[in-house]
Amino acid sequence: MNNSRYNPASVEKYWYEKWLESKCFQPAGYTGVPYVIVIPPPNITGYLHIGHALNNTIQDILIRWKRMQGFNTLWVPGTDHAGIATQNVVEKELLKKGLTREKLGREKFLEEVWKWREKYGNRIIEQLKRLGVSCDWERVCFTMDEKFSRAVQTVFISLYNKGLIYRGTRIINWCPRCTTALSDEEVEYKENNGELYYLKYPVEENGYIIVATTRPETMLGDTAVAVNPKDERYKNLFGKKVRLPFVERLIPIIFDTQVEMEFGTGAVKVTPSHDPVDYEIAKRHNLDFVTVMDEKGMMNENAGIFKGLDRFECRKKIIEQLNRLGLIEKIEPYTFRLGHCYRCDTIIEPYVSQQWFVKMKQLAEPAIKVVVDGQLKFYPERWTKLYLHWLNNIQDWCISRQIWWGHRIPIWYCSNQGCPPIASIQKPEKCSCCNSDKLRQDEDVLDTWFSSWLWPFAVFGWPDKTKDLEYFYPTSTLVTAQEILFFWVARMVMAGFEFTGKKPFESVYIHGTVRDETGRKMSKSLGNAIDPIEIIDEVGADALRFSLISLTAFGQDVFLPRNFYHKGRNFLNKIWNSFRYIEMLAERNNFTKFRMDSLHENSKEFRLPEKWILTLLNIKITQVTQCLENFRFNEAADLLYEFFWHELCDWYLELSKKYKEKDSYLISCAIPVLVFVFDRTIKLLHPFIPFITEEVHNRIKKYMDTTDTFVTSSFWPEPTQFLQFDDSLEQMERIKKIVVEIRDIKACFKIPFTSMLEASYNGISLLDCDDNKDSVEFLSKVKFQKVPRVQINLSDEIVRNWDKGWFSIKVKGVIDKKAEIQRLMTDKEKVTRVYNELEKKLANQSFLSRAPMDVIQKTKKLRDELKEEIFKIDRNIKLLTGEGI
RNA sequence: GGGCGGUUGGCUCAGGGGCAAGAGCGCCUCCCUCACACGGAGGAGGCCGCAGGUUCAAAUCCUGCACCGCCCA
Repeated sequence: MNNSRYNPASVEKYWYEKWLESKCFQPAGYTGVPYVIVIPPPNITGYLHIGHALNNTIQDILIRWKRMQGFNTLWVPGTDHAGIATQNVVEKELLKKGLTREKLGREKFLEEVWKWREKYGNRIIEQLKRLGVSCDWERVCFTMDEKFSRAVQTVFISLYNKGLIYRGTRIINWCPRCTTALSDEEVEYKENNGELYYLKYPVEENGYIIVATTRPETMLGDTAVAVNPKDERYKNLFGKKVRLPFVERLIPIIFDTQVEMEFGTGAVKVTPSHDPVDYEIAKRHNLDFVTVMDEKGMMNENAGIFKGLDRFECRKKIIEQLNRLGLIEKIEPYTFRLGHCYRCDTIIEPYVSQQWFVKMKQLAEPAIKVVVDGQLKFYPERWTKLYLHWLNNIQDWCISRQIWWGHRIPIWYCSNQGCPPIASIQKPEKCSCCNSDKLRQDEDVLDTWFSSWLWPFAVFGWPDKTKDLEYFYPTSTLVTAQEILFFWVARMVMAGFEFTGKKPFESVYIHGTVRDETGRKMSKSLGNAIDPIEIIDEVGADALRFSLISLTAFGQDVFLPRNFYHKGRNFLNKIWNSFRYIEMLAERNNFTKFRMDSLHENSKEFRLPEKWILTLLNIKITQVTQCLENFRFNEAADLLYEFFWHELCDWYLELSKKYKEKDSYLISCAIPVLVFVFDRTIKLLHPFIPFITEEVHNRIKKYMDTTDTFVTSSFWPEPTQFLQFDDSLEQMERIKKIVVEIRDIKACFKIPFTSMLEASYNGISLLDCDDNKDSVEFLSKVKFQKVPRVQINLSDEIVRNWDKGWFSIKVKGVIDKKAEIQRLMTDKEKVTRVYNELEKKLANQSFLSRAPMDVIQKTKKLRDELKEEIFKIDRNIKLLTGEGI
């Protein structure tokens, strides 16, 4: 069996079960400093999509990182009952059986919904587990749980008693398909290529007035024609009336400053019951309200001969009829924005009805203040502006929904019309006013967001004063997408202050939206969605997580190419195989284990590579930690990727291959350092790729003196002072540089990298140190001999000036001198260009007087290096042209 | 109409005053070297959207413009 490929499936399954068994994801009582996240609860109807994957991976990175840092961490999971969406799904299911909710009745229908939720409501939770997220599953919460319902009702009653909730007749956004009211936030506006119809309305006595409209079918509900009082064109029509076609109603021509003179003809029809602007005009002018549609968007009895038609069907018919009557002036193509239901995409109908509202102004105040004062921060910061703008212009919130699935409004009406409504969680025994026991509950349920906004404290048992609430609330960080900033985030802040007196979280990280490679939002209906579960099946959750994080910059939208997950997959394979190598190396050398104190002791003997990789590790630990503190996840991931692959594996691990078996330095120093650096890096990687790091850590820990049982419950690395050797960085870079140069020469002469070549040198100090020379020789596959310069034979040797001396490689076969010279010339040209720029800069008096010292120093140093390089290239060319050294 | 984001190698994106401009994928050359071909070594490829300005110094800051995307009217 070939185990050179990492096989994630069994590993991921195994460790997730272990973690759960060991209760790794649960907080340790109520001591220590808590770090708490509440999940943005996904809909119970939902499937895990790539956006969830990103959102939850980020949360998991934070929580695992903080857990390793020693915080008492808690990540509360849960789901949202998603009133409209769930009701839609269940109704669709019922329809297959020929049933409707009306046929079933409210009670039976709700039973069906609960049955559905029992069956499918945990689907997304199970999918989240496959992502590897470390939620405390024993605290999983649902917005329709009995306890949660109590919180919702308590809140309603509290706001009602304070006068912050009221019932009123308003024009609201109505979805004729879902047959319910929606809040302003639940309407999505989209560009629509429609028509602008110019209709001729007969003016009483004589002539016409032409009005422009996008919705001719609503003319049946017109109760006025309005023009701007400043509009000279219509001055003479003051006090006149218009006879409305079809319904033959006489309606006044009114003057209102809100009418835009530039729109259409400057005259507009006023349909108070079907347009929010007209609604306002009508209230100012005391106009009649005529509703011409029913709750399903069908024309009603006020529509006369059009009764029973669908609103769009009616539009066609009306245009036909108007045409026949010669009442259409013209029809122009017209682009405008149309509201759509965010749940079912149906075009919204502005509709006058009685609804419940929350007065928001007062609630918004502390939510504004906390952000203005910098007590609650958004990352990236730019979202604060948007947040504040919305709160500063906040409108009352329509919270009643004419559906059945949800929290029923805890208001009771007495059969006796004169009695005031009673707010109560339980059904009151009798009316407090007339003592009647004939009480009936409000039919409506509450907006789903009216429960979600309580999420950060309701999950801890509020309104009860629980220990959880006291210890874990306020939470630490909220991680969410920009789409629900208003829906959810802003409202949670308001609810937090109103009901607990505290902000619900310290900071909000808003990540970007995942889009496909053409920039479209991913969605099932577009068919462009990438299914994360499919990717997990194929390459594992770690690969998905790592790829996703690496590709997602701080708060930036991400466009995913189809094969985006290869980056993570390949990286995991690299990790897996480097582990296999280390294990093999240890076994082959009968390596048992090392202790930290012996590492400390042996550090006096460390050679350059050990010093270098340890120093680099210290630097990376600091950098990665800093990135995480600033929510710079992709930078942290890329930093680790680069370090692990291109420093640790490409150089340090390669160097470990130079030792003979049982070499004493290998056993006392090189292997311990390799194991140490590998394991520390694995720890740093754990929040990003939890499964493979757990697997590999557990396999490698036998070579260390450790008490860790899991990485996930181990510690977050910190820089080790006694393993820091600052000089080693530059020295190692010099070794790498000469190695690359030799490899380059080999590649240019098409000499297989593995073939060992003879080489000589003089005057290169780093090669005078045996260990460094061994390293260079091993990595570039040449054998060096220190010789006096006389021995160079130009016909089969490539010579390079280097450092204060030179080296030469004996190549097999004939050297193509011309090509080699050409290469050097190109090189020289490039270097000279840069050199000249620097010279110019350094000749500039104002640069020297104004630039900071270190910049000048750096520039000078670089200039000198380039000068040296040019000099050497020149001499190398001369060597080839036979002009001697 | 207002606000926000984007425009950097063929593709997806990093970098947000001082880099000889980076990564992954793709491409070219060589290599199945006993950890890894989901790999190794080397390489080609970019006047950092356009025009001005600030600065000793601009991909990076400012102004204007163009195009793309999102949000709010």
